[in-house]
Order: sequence, then structure tokens, then C-alpha cells
Amino acid sequence: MARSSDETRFQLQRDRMLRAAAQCFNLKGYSGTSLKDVANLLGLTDAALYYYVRNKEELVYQCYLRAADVAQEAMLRAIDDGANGLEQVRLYIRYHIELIVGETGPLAIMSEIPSLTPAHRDEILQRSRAHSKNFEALLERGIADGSIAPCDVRMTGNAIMGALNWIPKWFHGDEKVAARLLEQFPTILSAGLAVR
Amino acid sequence: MARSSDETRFQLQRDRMLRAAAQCFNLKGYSGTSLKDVANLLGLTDAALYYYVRNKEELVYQCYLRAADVAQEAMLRAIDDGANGLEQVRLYIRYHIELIVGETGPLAIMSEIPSLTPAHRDEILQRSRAHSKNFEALLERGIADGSIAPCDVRMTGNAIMGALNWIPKWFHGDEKVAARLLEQFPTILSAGLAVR
DNA sequence: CAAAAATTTTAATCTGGATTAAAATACGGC
DNA sequence: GCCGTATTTTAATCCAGATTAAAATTTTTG
Repeated sequence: MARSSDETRFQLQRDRMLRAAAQCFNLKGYSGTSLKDVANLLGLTDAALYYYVRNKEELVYQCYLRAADVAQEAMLRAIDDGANGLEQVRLYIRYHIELIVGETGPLAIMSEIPSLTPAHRDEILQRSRAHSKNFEALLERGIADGSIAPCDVRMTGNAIMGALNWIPKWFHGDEKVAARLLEQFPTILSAGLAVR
Repeated sequence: MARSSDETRFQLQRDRMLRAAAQCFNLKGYSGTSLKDVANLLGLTDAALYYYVRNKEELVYQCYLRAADVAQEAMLRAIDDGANGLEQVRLYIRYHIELIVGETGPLAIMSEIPSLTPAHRDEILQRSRAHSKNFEALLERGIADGSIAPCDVRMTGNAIMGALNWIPKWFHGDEKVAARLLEQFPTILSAGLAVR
């Protein structure tokens, strides 16, 4: 067993699988996509996927986990790079979209959490809520530092995150659209936040 | 056969069914919800649903059709009631949310169009696109009449509609939240549009 | 190159859930 | 209360797709 190089190979394939799965799930939903759909996208047989994952439920779970990791990374970078709340919000939106439309994508949108195992569901829900809280914290920071006008951070967060979460529903890899998305969305979604 | 009264009864039950189905679909997705899930919510047996619909696919189709009708109604009322583009946009958002959280709701979010029959898919896609175009037209009207600052109407439309479409994912009938949603969202989503 | 480990396929099984037909019940009109 | 229609249930059938075990193939290592 070749230590690090084998692990890399395994992990690479596994990652390809998760991206393929995310693409299918975003298109036809969890139960709507068969393992065969995912396998075909990889040029494999459905049974082969079981080498990488215990069962279908775990496949979604891993997809959601991956999406959560990536979103969190965007959040951390935004907090690092932004000078004030408003900038951090805008950067988070940008980084998040970059990850969706870029190499890491497609990311699974967490739209069928109820289908998960109780344990997995709890974990994903917790991370999801934590992420929302973090985003709301950015808004509050902005209000505190004067870069964002006072607002209902909960609802504002829901609105912005909703617009972001919906992207995979209509974006399907077109480069032109990706560029436009990246250029427009951060501005559009943060335009209403700034103090007048 | 009692003419109009029986038809009413039938249609009432049918409508209850569509709302129950929409609720299930929004929660667990199309393939993720069994007909039994929907039937249980109505206190019926799964087989009973076949009295109202030919098969499961038609159930989704009807749900989507209903959602399209309702959204269109919101659009028409907004166009009637708004004095300029910006007002019409704001009113559309408000009316749309009123319908989602009110008596007519829950409405199915059209997130699994690929699962439909080709014929049904085409019809729903066409209506969906038409609706998007109508919304973009509101934005253009606003830009023309000076109430909305120039912007990429396509992307702006995607952002706003995304935020709206995502609502059923996190709103689950809480009255308090409904009120807050109704009060905040129209403002939040149109805050960035007005000319400075 | 040969052996061992890693990866994938083949070929079954198993199951949930869609679908259907026939039977049972509810319900309005008379 | 009785009849005919509307609605629902019961009791099968049927199938796609998940899952598994064993065999085949590919890759890695020495």
C-alpha cells in the first residue's frame, strides 16, 4: 500500500465523485438521482461508488459536508480580508460565488436535509445554522462600525443567503454567465446595505 | 350527480391535496416524498390520491402549475397597483410573499423541473421563463421612468427571485416570522434598486 | 515481472413505493 | 329509507433502483 500517493488517488476520485453527485443532486434532487446517474457521469458503474461511500445517504451527507466546508472557507477569508462589516459581507458573497462557479464547484445546495440520518441531519443543521449566525454577525459588525445601515439582520441574512443558495438552480457552467455573476452579484446583493 | 356542488367539493379536496403535496415536496423533494406522505397529511390512503390525479408526475405538474398561476396573479396585481417600476417591483415582492405565507400557501418551489414529462417540462419552463421576463420588464420600466437606477436586469432579477424562491426552505408557517417577512423583505430586496 | 493491494465490474438479491382493480363506504337527491 | 354516484380503502402487482458478494481487472510495490 503506497502511503501518501494512494491516499491522494483515492481522495481525488472521491472528490470527483462528490462534484458529480452535487451536480446531479442540484439538477434532480436527492431521491431523483440514482447512483447510476452519478456513476455514468464519472464513466463508472453504480456499484463502484460503494468503494468510496457506505451508501447513498452518506453520499449526500458528504456532499453537504463539503459544501459547508467550502462556505466556511469563504467566510473565514472574507473576515480576514475585509476592513469593515460591509466589505466583509461583499467579499463573502464574492468568494462564495467564486467557489460555486470555479474549480471547486459544483457545490450541493442543502435542500434536502430531512432526508439525512438523524445524526447526520443534526450535524449539518448545526453547521448550517452556525454559518447563518456568522453571516448575521458580519451584518451586525457592519452596523456597529457604521458601514451598514441598521436593519433586521436575520431577514437580511435570509434574503442574501437565499439569493446565493438559488444560484445552482439556474447557473449551469456557462463561462460568460459566471463572469457576469461574479461581477454583478456582490454589488446587487450589498447595494441596499450601505448607509446613505 | 349534483352539478356545481359536487364539483366544488371535488375541487376543494383537490386543492387541499395540492397544498399538502407542495408542503411535502418543499420539505423532502419530489422523489423524496411518497404518495403516502401526502395522503397521511390529508388523513387519506395513498391510493385515494389517484382519484384526483393520474399519477405522481401529474401531481408535481399540477403543483407547479398552481405555483405559476399564483405568481402570475401577484405579478398582474403589482402591475395594476404600482405607479412606477420601483413600486411595481416592491408590490410584486409583497404580493408574492403574501401568497406564499397566506391561505393559498404553501406553494411548491419549482426545483425539480427535470423530473417532469417532456411536454409538462416544456410548459412549466416556458411559463417560468415568461415570468422571469415579466419581472425583468418591471425593472426596465423602473429604469426608464427614473425610479430605478440602471442595472443588469437579468442578474438583478435572478438575485431577487432567488431570495423569494428560497423562502419556502426556511419558512414553515410561524405567524410571527410571516409578519416579519412581509414587513422586511419588500424593503430589503428593493433597497438597492432606487436611484440615489 | 510477480505478488499484493486497490479499484471496478458482474450478477444477484431485496425493498420501498408507484400503480391498479375490485370491493367497500359515504353521501346527495328523491 | 333507497338508489346511484362520488370517494376511499383493501389487497394485489410490478419495477426501479439500492445494496451486496464474489469475481475480474488495474495499479502499485518490491
